[in-house]
Amino acid sequence: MHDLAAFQTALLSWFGAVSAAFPWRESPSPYRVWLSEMMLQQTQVTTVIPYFTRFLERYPNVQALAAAPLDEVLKAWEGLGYYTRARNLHRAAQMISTQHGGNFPQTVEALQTLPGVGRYTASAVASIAFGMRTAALDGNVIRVLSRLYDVVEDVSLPATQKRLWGLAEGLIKDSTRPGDHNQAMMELGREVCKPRKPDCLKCPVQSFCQAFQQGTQAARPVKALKPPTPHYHMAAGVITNEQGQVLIAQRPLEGLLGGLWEFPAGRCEGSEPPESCLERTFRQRLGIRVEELHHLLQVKHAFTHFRITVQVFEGRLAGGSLNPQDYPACQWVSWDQIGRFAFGKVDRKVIDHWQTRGNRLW
DNA sequence: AATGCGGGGCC
DNA sequence: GGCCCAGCATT
Repeated sequence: MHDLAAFQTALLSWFGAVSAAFPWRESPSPYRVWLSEMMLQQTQVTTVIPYFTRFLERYPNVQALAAAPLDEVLKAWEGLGYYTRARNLHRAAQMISTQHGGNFPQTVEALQTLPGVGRYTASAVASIAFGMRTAALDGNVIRVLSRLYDVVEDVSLPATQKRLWGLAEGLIKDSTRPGDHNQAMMELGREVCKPRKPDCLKCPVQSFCQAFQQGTQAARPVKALKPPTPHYHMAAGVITNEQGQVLIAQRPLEGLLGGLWEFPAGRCEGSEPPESCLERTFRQRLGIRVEELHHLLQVKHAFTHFRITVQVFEGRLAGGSLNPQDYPACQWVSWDQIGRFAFGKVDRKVIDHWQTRGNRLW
């Protein structure tokens, strides 16, 4: 950077003019900044805002969050995705309450000892809440830097990441407003230096941008191609017992949708028909037989690494004794109690469909 | 160094 | 349908 002070001035004056009023920017206490940063990991601002507001009403401080049952925190997180974040959030709140006397760790290194807090989140909290001069490198900033310095290397490579962290630290050097600097860099990436069709003509730091000078901005950042995502077929069952209760099961605490509840489901093997898949799933994983299966609806859903089409059936308990194998827990619940459990997107669609349509069985 | 982990918005 | 997103933890 040939004139660092001029770059910082241009960036901050632009930020001062356009910065939006996000809820976490009002009285940025460590708790509020940390909570917002945890939610904002891999998640867009507009998605986070309603969750952040609700969370803050329910858990106004770190002690309130630490004292809450995990199931309740997961329910508040329902729909936000990457549910390990919610578990880490809860664990970190308990660590802060019991081990740190209710105060947040005060350095980047100490912040990183909290579960779910890596280098980015630690630096964001330290700079925004504590005014410390430390760079925050996220997906937006990576894109901005890859254009500012016309980085030709694949930005997903560890060596390139290391270089990008160094470039980010270089830009924040001697800054008097590091929190605003980091937020300005991210906002620039979100609003101007966008993934597709960057608005270089309204960019406050256009004159500093090597990619703009070379005309290569559309080709930055350079990323490796991802392998195609597989498509799986599944079957899920809404099974009712004699009391009109429905069977739900809790997914393993580790892994995909960890700790969330679902209508028991299994993957169809080969060209296995969904009804057979469902009978097999309930027999093998829950120890029960099901009967009178009727197709209810089809749900499609895309995860990061694969996509699924789920055939959802309703049916009745026919016999056997409930004995969950892969599921840590399962339970018969009445429909008016089902809202207390946290589900993933697919099962929320099933519940919505069932409740709009009405229950045919009774 | 590579992989797994959600869901929404955009094109 | 693919890409992207205020990344982190695990192996």
